[in-house]
Amino acid sequence: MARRGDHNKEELKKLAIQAGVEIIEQYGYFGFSARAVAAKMGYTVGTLYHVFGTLDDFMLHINATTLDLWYDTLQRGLKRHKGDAVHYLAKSYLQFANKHYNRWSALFEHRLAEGNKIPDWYAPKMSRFFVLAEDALLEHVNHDTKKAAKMGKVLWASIHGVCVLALSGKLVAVGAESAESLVSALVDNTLAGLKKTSF
Amino acid sequence: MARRGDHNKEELKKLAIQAGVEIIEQYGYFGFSARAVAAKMGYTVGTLYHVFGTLDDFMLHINATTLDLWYDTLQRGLKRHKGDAVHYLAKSYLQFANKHYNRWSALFEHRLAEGNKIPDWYAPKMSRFFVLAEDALLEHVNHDTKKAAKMGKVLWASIHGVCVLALSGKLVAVGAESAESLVSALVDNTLAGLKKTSF
DNA sequence: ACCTATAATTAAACAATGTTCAATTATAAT
DNA sequence: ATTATAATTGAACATTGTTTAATTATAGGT
Repeated sequence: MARRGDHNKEELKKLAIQAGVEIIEQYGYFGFSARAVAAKMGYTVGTLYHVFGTLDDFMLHINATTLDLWYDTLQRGLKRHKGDAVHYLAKSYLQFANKHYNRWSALFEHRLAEGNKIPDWYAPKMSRFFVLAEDALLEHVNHDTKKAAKMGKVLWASIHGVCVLALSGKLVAVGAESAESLVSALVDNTLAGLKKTSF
Repeated sequence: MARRGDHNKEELKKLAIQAGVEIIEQYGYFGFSARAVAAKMGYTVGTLYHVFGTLDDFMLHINATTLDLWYDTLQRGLKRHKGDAVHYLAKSYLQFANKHYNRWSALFEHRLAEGNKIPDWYAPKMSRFFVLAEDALLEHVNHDTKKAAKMGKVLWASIHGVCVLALSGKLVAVGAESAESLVSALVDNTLAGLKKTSF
């Protein structure tokens, strides 16, 4: 029962998400709009609303693919990597943010419309990143899982804060420090602190 | 040459900024719009554009008053405070973000329209916060100003990252940690790291 | 093969946004 | 009093997210 027999609802979702991702890759979050995506996929905005209930829901699905790509990249890299996992994690954060800058910043530039809440299926897609940080920290805190849990959140949030401010030019413009050197200093000092207080 | 003899351009600016601040305090950044502010001050959106060139410029002036209030609060507090300045700075960040949550989050929810750049007069209103962190760190790095400059940025950005994620519920929802305990852990470990590597 | 029910798809409309600008109106200077 | 000047308005414009009635193609039954 599908007109133009082209795509069923599931294919349409994928098609829309793909179109949305490409628009954001090309023009950044600024270029994103219901009509822009609809035009790119050869449909009308009505179809978009037929498939996704709201534009926020649609955008969350787009961001979810970015989070998945990001998470897989981090996890795969961590597996094959020799050396300290924390340093690698931090470097890898920055690397991804640089390589996929438009997609990465869309994760944070998108704001839910008033009253809308982050849905249950989306929340764990963000929170699993903390777990990566926790695991990477384990050997630095004598496998104290309680401490790793807390410091994992602190570490990830700190890396996030440095990257957000640095990549938006609010940190680097001031002095001569590069984002890399700031992230590196953050990790070095965090691990030094853990070594000091753990033994 | 002012109709209604009520306000000259400078008074009008103050009036508009005050109205904008009140709207953001009441309804958050969601409630902010040119027409909403104009209505509150008893004028029309045309007047708003006559006084400020663009809505971004207007919003930056609103955020500037928040930054000024914030900076003064921090500085005044630091002066009268006995004890470690770094701990106080971090606690004070969180305190301000909680007390003036709507104004604080408007600082980061507002995005410049495409092509618009942060003006020269606004940039230092943000960067001076790093200097506060630098100064607070000085005694922890044997007055190594180079190191203080770098770690000051790292520290401030880290506090920012933790607060942003924690206050938006992306950190605290996961575990049972409060924002306070996370910020506290961040500061403790940062200082421990500095102590370890500085001596 | 035709009819019909069903569901996808469209096109047009809506309200709200930022922004512009010609028209209006009050004041200052002459 | 007249006129020039500048503030203020109100209406318009384009663009947004969103809704919905109308259209259109297909599936299933006869």
